[in-house]
Amino acid sequence: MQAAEAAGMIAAALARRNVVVIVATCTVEYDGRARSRLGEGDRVIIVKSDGTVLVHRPYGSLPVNYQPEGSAVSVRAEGDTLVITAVRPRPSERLTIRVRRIAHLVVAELRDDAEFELWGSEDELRDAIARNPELLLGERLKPVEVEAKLGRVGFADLLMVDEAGNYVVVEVKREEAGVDAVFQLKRYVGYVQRALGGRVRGILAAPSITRRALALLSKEGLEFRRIDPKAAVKAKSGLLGFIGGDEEQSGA
Amino acid sequence: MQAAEAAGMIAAALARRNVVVIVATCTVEYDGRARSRLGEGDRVIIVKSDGTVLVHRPYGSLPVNYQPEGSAVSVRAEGDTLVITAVRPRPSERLTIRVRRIAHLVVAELRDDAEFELWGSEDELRDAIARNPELLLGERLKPVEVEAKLGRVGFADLLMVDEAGNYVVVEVKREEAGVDAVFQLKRYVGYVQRALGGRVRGILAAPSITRRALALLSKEGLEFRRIDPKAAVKAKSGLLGFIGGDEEQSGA
DNA sequence: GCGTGTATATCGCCG
DNA sequence: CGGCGATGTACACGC
Repeated sequence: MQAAEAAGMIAAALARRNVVVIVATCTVEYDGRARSRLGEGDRVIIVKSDGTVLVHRPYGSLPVNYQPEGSAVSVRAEGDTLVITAVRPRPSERLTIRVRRIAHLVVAELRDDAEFELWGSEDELRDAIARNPELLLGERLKPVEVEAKLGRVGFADLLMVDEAGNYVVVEVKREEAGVDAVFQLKRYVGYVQRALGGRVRGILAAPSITRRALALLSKEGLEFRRIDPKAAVKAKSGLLGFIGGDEEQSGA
Repeated sequence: MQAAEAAGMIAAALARRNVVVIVATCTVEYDGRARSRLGEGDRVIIVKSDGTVLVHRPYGSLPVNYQPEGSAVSVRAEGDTLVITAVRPRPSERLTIRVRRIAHLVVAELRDDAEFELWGSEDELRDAIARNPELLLGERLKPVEVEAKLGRVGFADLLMVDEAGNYVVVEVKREEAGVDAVFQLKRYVGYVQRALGGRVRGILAAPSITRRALALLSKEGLEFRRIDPKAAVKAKSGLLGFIGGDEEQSGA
């Protein structure tokens, strides 16, 4: 296929808000936040009508080069070469794809209004703990605030009060907690101590914790509570079940 | 196209280590670290021979669902439906794509041995500073260690010694530094002070710094040095130029 | 494989 | 739009 003809097809497709998929031999250059150059090779190129451009090599899950949503995409022929450029102003960056040979050119109008549902995020885990601290933390705690702003230090996932009346800062991690999570919790506990006074406890709630993080946690007088994310989701489903939440299949 | 026929083509293509691109109406389910469900809609599906699977909606730069390199991909027909599953053991997770209608099916053998070159990463910036601290930090510093392991606290980008003989911890950010970078630097300086004693300085080297981070930095007695990433890259090119580095075009 | 940190991270939320 | 934290983050490197 002639480069000029391809350029016309692609421009028209994008104008109709269609998606373009190209399998082609190309080179790629990027200049912006950093700078990169990729020599000639065969790749899959996706251009979406929202300005997203992706260049995929035959291996790896991440695109080797890309330009996110909102880029201005233009297509032109330079002799036998098809040149696709995607530019965005802030941050100022430019992606240039030079296509020598097109193996496949697919234009498609995609209709996709389906909702994407995700369970098991950190937000869900946090809310589940707030609703049922006894089940998930093994202790009767009274929620004071979710995403409590702690001055310039940051946000505590949960601020609660224990049965003795002490403030308890809870830092939730959806996956294994590392040293960073401990430092984060330490900062928050320190802030609450200075701001509200009295004894302040810190709980790190996560499915697991690295050895180093646990050692550091103990040294700092902070506590770890093992959380099962599945249990948390179930706890939520259980609650919602009574007020009309969707029934979840519990299959293996 | 019949689902069974498509399944055969795809399986054969993957066996030949080809890449498969499908534009299709499908539903997607994921179960693993979290759990997700995506109703019926039109998407672009990429299956690479290394086990990478990507599902792209018509908008957005990230795949709505995916499975990274190393997944076991299997394809089968269930009546009129083509079912693609990608499973990996650790972490245990499974992606299931159910294809109702195939608009395009592309199989391609991609040859791509080109090198990907990237300039302006944080590693490059760090090494450039280590090689030329006077030019980039405006001060005569002697490098002691790159990526210096600081016990359980983490790694300092650079550990150096100033002309007065004080240790200097340098934290490098290739973009604007936020409060987190300051806390990180504070931790490192504290550790070096305890471990090696004496006065220990901390320098945050970045193109810019947020207002909050600067306030915190000053309060902690730490220092900020503005770094121009382009200058750092140039410093490197300059050095390499003499020993045979590639000539870079300086076009606008 | 675990632990740690970067990324042209991207994305969403909130002031 | 800046600032900040989460992500099914993925990925590379060191131990």
